[in-house]
Amino acid sequence: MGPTAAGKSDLAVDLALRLGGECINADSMQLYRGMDIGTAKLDLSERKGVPHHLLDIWEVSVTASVAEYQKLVRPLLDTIETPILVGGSGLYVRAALDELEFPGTDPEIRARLEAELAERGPRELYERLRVADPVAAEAILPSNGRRIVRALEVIEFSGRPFSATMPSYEAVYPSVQIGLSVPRPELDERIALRVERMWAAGLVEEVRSLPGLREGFTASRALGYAQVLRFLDGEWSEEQAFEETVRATRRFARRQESWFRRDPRVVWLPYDSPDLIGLAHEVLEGARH
RNA sequence: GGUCAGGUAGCUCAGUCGGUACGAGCGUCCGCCUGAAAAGCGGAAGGUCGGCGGUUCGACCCCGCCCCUGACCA
Repeated sequence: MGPTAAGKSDLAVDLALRLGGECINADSMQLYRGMDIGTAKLDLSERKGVPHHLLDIWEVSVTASVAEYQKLVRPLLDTIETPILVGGSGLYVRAALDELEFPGTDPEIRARLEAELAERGPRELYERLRVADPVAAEAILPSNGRRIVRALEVIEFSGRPFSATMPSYEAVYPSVQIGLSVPRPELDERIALRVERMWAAGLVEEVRSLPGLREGFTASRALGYAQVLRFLDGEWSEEQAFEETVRATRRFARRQESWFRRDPRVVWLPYDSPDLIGLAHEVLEGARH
């Protein structure tokens, strides 16, 4: 794990080769078929023959879902001899490895609450949450419409309170977690370079030729894709879309860092260690004893 | 050389017809995160208001000189 552009995918492949393992994607956007350039998905040659799972399994038009992802990863973790989970979606990683139960969903209730949120704003819904579930309300900020809606949804169809705080780190699957760390200035530079390469590789074309992307609730908001769509709609210049993508990606990387930083289990390795695989291997060996 | 506009937070700019800078967006730093998580939300740190002098009880806002930037004129 680690921020974007740290080199996670490559290290995973190298480790898989070393250990005879298989890679499992834990990156929410790489699950989408057709989103290749903008998600920096490894192409076949870069995978060096290592089997990769959970790539290209969702249509761009479908809404992503952690709970769905959890149902898909767990069987893989159960059956693959040496699974190597790689990705930057913190919640997905936890959904895969840790004790995390998603209480379900009800599309109708959800739709109704979303509509109310759009119409009247979060404050009113928050007041309702305070009455229905004071504990959850305590943990959710009154301005966070998204979380308020979800909490109310769960409470309404389950009749039970909503767990608004993340549980402590209780692993369902024993694992060794390796994080790649990159000093900020270098990370920012790498991100800019990566976005430049994406543009050069034809990100704009990829977006233009992805039918259904606009309808995709999740996919249309992916980094790079959202910005290119605004360019294609004439709202932004291409230059602007590019700059915004870099900016947004940096912000995202910062969120990733703060998410993974909390997890005391993560062992951090400098992304540019001369013998990164060796170091990672040592961490694994060390964990065995 | 002259005229005009402008010099306020790291950046772009608001603002006070003289009485402690109300600032905003972006950036930076930090935190939260249970079915959109590449999403969503919050907090904090940053300013000798170009320089010097004057007027005034008091100036970032008034006056003078100087410096810098831009446009225009010559």
